[in-house]
Amino acid sequence: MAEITKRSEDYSRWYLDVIREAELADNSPVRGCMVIRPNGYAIWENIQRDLDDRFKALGHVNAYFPLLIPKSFLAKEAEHVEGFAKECAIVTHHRLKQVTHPDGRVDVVPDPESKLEEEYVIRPTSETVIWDMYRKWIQSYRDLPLLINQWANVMRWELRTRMFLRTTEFLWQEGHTAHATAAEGRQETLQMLETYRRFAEEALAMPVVAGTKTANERFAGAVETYSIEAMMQDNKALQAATSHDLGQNFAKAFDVKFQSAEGQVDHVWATSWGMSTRIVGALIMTHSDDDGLVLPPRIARAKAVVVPIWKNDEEKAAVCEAARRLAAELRPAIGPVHVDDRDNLRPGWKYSEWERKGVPLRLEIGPRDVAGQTAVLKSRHDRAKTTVPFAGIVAGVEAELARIQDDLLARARRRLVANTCRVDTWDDFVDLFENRGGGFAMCHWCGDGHCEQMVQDKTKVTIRNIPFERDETPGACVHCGKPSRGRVLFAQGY
RNA sequence: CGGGGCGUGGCGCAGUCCGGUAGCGCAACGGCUUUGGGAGCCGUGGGUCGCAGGUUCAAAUCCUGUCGCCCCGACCA
Repeated sequence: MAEITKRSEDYSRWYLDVIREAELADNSPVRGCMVIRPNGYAIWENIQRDLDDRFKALGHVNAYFPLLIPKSFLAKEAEHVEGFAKECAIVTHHRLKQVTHPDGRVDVVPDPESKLEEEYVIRPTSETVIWDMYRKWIQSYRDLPLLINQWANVMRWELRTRMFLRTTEFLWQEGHTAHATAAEGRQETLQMLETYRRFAEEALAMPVVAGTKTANERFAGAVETYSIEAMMQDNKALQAATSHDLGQNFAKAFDVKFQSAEGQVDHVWATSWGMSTRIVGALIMTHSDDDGLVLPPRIARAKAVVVPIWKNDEEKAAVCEAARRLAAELRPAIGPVHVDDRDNLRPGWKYSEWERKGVPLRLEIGPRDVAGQTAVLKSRHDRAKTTVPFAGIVAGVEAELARIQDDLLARARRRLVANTCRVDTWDDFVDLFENRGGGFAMCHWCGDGHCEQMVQDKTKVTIRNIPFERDETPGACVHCGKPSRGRVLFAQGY
């Protein structure tokens, strides 16, 4: 089997090695697309389940809108079309025709006679179809708020792709809500960002910085965009989720009006918010190490793996029996537990395999353990090894999984804090990103988009967001020196 | 679109400069011994060398063309 490149050698290769070795995904025959393998999809399923519960608890319901969007819809909101036009896939025909080349080769081509009257765009996002439907569904304030989410695939024809982080097709959830007032819309936008923030910390053990995007980085068609930004192990920032206050832009573009209790007619107020399979990439880069994938127990498919150890058939029967009984006892309390009783592999091989694949906890049971009624516990993330008696093992394993979950968050948070600093001069700023490995730089900024763009052109560093919790002591812009009302988060981004 | 790299059994690669019987490791299969941190030995099966032309007695190797993939840039909700 191929080795995993060390993070210190080549971070980007390490990332791809981990994905390959943990069997999370594979390249597809279609350039830019990826196949999500069972191990990778299991992570996404756990993310879906957890997030979906949170959405439902807040009153949202799921629906499904079509993949194909009439081309004309995209044009209805001016900024929106500008943002997405460059990366849309277009469906132009509805039939193939078999042709035989002169050399006898059989091929299929689009049948010219099946050319569509109106071409369709494969959704890069669903605002337009959804708002076209909302026009029909919303009449009065009694229809509001309308709180719909959908789990779907979308397609954006990116030039340069990377597994999970940026693929031509990806999976996500997109929430689309309609409200009677601007304040309600804004409240919803912030509530969903907070939902993402808590999910990231509680389930993914991923600390994030929540804040407002600058005008340059705003979603096409939004009044305000918010994001949570996580720090990867190479000190780059990754936008883990966004939520958008769309104001009345889409309601106006699609003519969605409602009658208030007082009888007035007004356009509704909209929001949208999303988290995508990109988060799986963030998860990999937050916790994993040179030996492979590391996953927080909350999101791992198998919470633990039991490896029985034996020398002969007699011992094999005894340890496998004990292993299965143990797994059966654990499952109701902690969820999926895998028993690896393959007889063609030695224990050492199994250990390294499950370590590569990121199973949080390993239990070893050998003849000595059976004799002493104990099991050896080994945690993936810090290699901590303990011996626990069978009696009370459920509580012991539960406690260890809780410790792992907490430890991963604490570890990631220490890294975030350690690599976040204040930078007040341009020389320092350049030095930080060119010579000292970068990080999150909290700097003063004048608020001018041109100034922001110049920083990006010079250094590839962007303003990730304007943190909600920020130092608002006035100062001077780190780039141009003009007055600033507070610090913003600068970093290199994914 | 620019720069770099790569297409050779299932996977990873050598062989290409300098043309001459397609090899190695892992995996697979069979057998025996093994099993508390990546097992050992013996045996077996499996490859139109990305594709198309050309040069040659002879092409994985040289020439021309072409397709594809990966990485780095440019671009980017």
